[in-house]
Amino acid sequence: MPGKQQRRPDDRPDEILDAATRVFAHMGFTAARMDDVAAQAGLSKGALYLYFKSKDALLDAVVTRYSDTVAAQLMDTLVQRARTDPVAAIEFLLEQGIAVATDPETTLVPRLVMSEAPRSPEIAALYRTKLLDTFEEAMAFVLNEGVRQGVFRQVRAASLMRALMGPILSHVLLTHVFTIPGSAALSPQVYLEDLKSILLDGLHLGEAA
Amino acid sequence: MPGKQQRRPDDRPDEILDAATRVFAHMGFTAARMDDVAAQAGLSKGALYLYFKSKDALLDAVVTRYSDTVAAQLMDTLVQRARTDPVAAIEFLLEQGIAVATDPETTLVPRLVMSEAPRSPEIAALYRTKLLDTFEEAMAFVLNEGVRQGVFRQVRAASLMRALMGPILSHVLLTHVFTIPGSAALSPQVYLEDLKSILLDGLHLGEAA
DNA sequence: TGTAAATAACTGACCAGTCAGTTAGTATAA
DNA sequence: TTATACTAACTGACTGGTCAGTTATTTACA
Repeated sequence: MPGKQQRRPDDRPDEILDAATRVFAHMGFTAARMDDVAAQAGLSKGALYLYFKSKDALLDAVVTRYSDTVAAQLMDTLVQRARTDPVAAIEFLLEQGIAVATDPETTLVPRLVMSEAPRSPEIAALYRTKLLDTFEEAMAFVLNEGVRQGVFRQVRAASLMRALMGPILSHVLLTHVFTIPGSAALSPQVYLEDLKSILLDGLHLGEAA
Repeated sequence: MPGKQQRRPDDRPDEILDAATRVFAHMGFTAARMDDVAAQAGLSKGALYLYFKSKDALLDAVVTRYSDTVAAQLMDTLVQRARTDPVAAIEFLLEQGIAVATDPETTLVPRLVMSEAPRSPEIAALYRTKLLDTFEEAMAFVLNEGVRQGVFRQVRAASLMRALMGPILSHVLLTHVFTIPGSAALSPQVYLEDLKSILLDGLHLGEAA
């Protein structure tokens, strides 16, 4: 019944991390069993311990792989755009964030981290230093460019980060966690439009287009 | 060593819920033991089962008590304010949200729900229907008043809810979950000021004060 | 004294981590 | 080429400990 066993030591670590990401995010780290991860990865439980020395180490590796990848990718493009057009950089960030929110798979790790961080200072610190701090730096850069080029008002980077991340975070939560099966979801296009308008021009009735 | 045992059946349920809230939020629902909850409530484990029929039922009760209380309280004041001054209602909401974010105890249940909802559709639905839906209704009311009185532009209530809740949510997370012990926190006053300015007047350099 | 409230010892299911044994793949040599 | 010896990947049964829920017993108080 189980496919013939194979020996593919090079592919295993990533496959195990993929499996662990799904299983941990789905069932929660504590409730997830190593047998579940093994089954998902098409491996026996014992083999898991050839590649990762404990369940905790596996969680660590999942978060590290994700954080490093995303931090490198997203931040590069963000800084690059900000140099020529800070407004476009902000809009790009919102577009990406909302696009990502549409795909459940992509939000697996952030949701897992939000679940586990409260009881694991180690995971919280990992995510903070590897991803959030980098993100705040990038926001500071975009903001400074905008102010320098005369298109943004002066606010603190930490505030801007929260004001931008937050609405995307709440959208992810309402879309993937607090969804009621029957209810109509807020369309990404519509939300993006509203969000750009609120964040860039404000809620006040003004003279902007 | 243990204080003399007492029989106070009227006070127990609330005391147990208080204890469970703290313990669940701190350790996570799955990892928390019923013995921990009992100890925190100053009771034996067996006694817990006189008041709640299972661990799940206890979690349910924790979330229900919180949601009902907050939904009733906050929404009343919000709707009342919006009638006379919609801008003040929004500012009040942000002030309250940020004030609450300062006190770890008050954010215990929302953080617990965020942790458990991904793996418990039941809890997610409870929180959604008892609290989030009510909140969205209140936002729709505030918004309509603002538009009617000519102080707000027209956006969707669902979008506004996400744009307001989100920045508070991210502030709570960065303050209580992803804090690095040594690092300087963003002061509530400063953040509130920035946030009002971004959400009401927009990030764009405009003609507003 | 009677009974509801509370306790603490107990049970059974569950699971992380281990390890003795099995199998796939590779090197050696006839 | 094919038999033989060897190594490293992999398996799954097992163990020690944990914990939700139960129950026999004790305690508080009307």
